Amino acid sequence: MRILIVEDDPLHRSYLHEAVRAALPECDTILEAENGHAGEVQARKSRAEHVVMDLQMSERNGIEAARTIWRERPDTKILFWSNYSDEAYVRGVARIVPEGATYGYVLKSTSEERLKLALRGVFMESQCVIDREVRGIQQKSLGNAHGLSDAEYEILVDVALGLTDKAIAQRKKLSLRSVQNRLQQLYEKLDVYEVPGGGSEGWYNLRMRAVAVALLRKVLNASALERAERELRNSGGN
Amino acid sequence: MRILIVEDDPLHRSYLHEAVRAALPECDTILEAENGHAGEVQARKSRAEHVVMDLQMSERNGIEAARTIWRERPDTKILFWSNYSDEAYVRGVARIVPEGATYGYVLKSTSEERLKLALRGVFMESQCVIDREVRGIQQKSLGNAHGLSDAEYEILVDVALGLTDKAIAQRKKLSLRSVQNRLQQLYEKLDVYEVPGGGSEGWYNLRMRAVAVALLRKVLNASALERAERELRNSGGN
DNA sequence: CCAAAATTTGCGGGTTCCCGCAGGACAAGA
DNA sequence: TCTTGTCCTGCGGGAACCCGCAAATTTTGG
Repeated sequence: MRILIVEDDPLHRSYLHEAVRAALPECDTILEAENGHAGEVQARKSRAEHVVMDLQMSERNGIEAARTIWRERPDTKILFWSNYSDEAYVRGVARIVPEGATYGYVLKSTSEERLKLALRGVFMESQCVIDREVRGIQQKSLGNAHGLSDAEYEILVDVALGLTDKAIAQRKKLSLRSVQNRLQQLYEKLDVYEVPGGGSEGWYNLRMRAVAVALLRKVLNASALERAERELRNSGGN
Repeated sequence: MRILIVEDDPLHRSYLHEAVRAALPECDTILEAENGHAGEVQARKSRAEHVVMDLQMSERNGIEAARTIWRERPDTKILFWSNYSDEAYVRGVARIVPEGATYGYVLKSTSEERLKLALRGVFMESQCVIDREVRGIQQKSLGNAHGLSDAEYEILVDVALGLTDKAIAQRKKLSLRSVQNRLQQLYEKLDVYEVPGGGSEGWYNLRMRAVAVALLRKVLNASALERAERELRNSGGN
C-alpha cells in the first residue's frame, strides 16, 4: 500500500508523514510532493491510489491537482487536509469529485486522533469522512436561505472576473435580461442592500458589492478566482 | 528578556518556540498566544517588548494586532512571520509601522538559519530585517511602472468594498470627477483593457475587472478587504 | 518669484447597469 | 384541461459609469 502526500509546508508535511505512519502500519511507502504540479506528476508516475493533500498551494492548487488525478484514475482515494473551510473550497471540491469516488475533507485544526481516524476511514474502509465544520458549510451552501444555486454561483464568478452582462450572456448562452435577473437574485441572497451609515440610497454599486460580500463571506476566494480566470483565458473568452 | 509569540498554527508555534530558544538564550520567558486578540491582551498584560507574530489569523489578524500593540507601546519590536508576501500584506504592514520602530518581515519558507538571524537582528540589534522576496514586493509596489500610489490604492479599496463613485467622493472629500480620474489611472496601471479572446470591446466591466486583477495579483486580498470593511462600518459610512 | 507639471473640477455625451412590467415557454399537479 | 409556479425574454427609463475636453487650482522646481 502506497500513500502520496501533497503539501507545501514542510512542517505539516512531516507531521502528516508521522500521522500516516502511525495510523496505517500496513502502508509500506510514503511519497511526498511539495506542490500541486509535482503531486500530479508523482501520482501519475507512482500510480498511488491513496493521496492526502492540501488545498491552497502555490504552483497549482489542490483542487486542480485533484481534478487531473481523478481524471486519470477516478478510483483514487483522496483526503483533503486544509486550513480553512471556505465555502469556495468546499464547493470547489464537491464540483470535481467523480461519481462514486471516496474522499475526505478534514481541517488542519482537528485533533491528531480525528486525522488518524480519517486516514483509516478513507483509505482502508472507503468511507467518506467530512469534518463537522466542513459539513456545516456544505449544509449552509445547500440550504437555500442564503445559499446560492449552482447557476447563481456561476454568474457570480463571471461577474467577479469582471465580465459585462453582455459577455456573460454570450458565454452562458442566455439573453441579456436573464443574466440581469440572475444578478438580481444574487443581490437579494447576499444582503447587498444593507447600508452601513444612514439609510441613504445609492451607496453601493450592487455588482461590485455582491462580489465584496461574497469574498467577505468566503463564498468566493482568491483561489476560486484564479481557477476561473485560467479557465476563461484558455476558453478564449466565450 | 521576554518574547511573545502570536501564531495560530500549533506546529508553527512550537517550531517558533524552539527557534527562539535556540537563537536567543538570553531570553528567559516565552509567552504564547493563538490569535490576534489574545496576542493584544497578552502584550498589554506582560508588557512584552519583543513580539514575533503571524499575519492571517482568525479572530483579528496580525496587522490589526500589531497596530494596537504599537499604538500602546510604539517601541515594541515586532517580527512578522508570514506564509505569503502578498503586496496587500506588505503594504498593510508598512502602513502601520510607527516612526522609527524596528520590525522584521520573514517568510515561513525561509531557512531556520535566516529565521534565527532575523530574531537576533530585530530583537538584539534593533535592525530591520526584511526577506529578499518581501523586499522585492516592496520595490515593485513603489516602482510606479505598475505600482499604485497610496491615493490610488485607497480608491481601489473603496471600489472593492462596493461603494459608488459618489459615495467615494463623499468619503474622500473629492469631487465626483476626481474619483473617476483616479479610477481611470487605476484602469491603466492594472492592465484592465487586455482582453482574452479577440479584440472585441465592451468585454469587461472596468470597475469590477480592476478589482479582479488586483486580487489575482495579490495587490488586494481578503484580509485587506475585511479590514477595510470593518473600518467602513464603524466610521458610519462616511 | 515665476513657469512647468500634476491634480482637481465641471460639462457633456455615449454606454452600461439596475429593475419594474408584462408577455411567452415549459413542467407539475388537481 | 386548466391552473399554478418557475424561468426566460423583450421593452423602456432612470441612474450610474466611462471618458474626452478644457478651465481652475495646487504642487513642484528652478
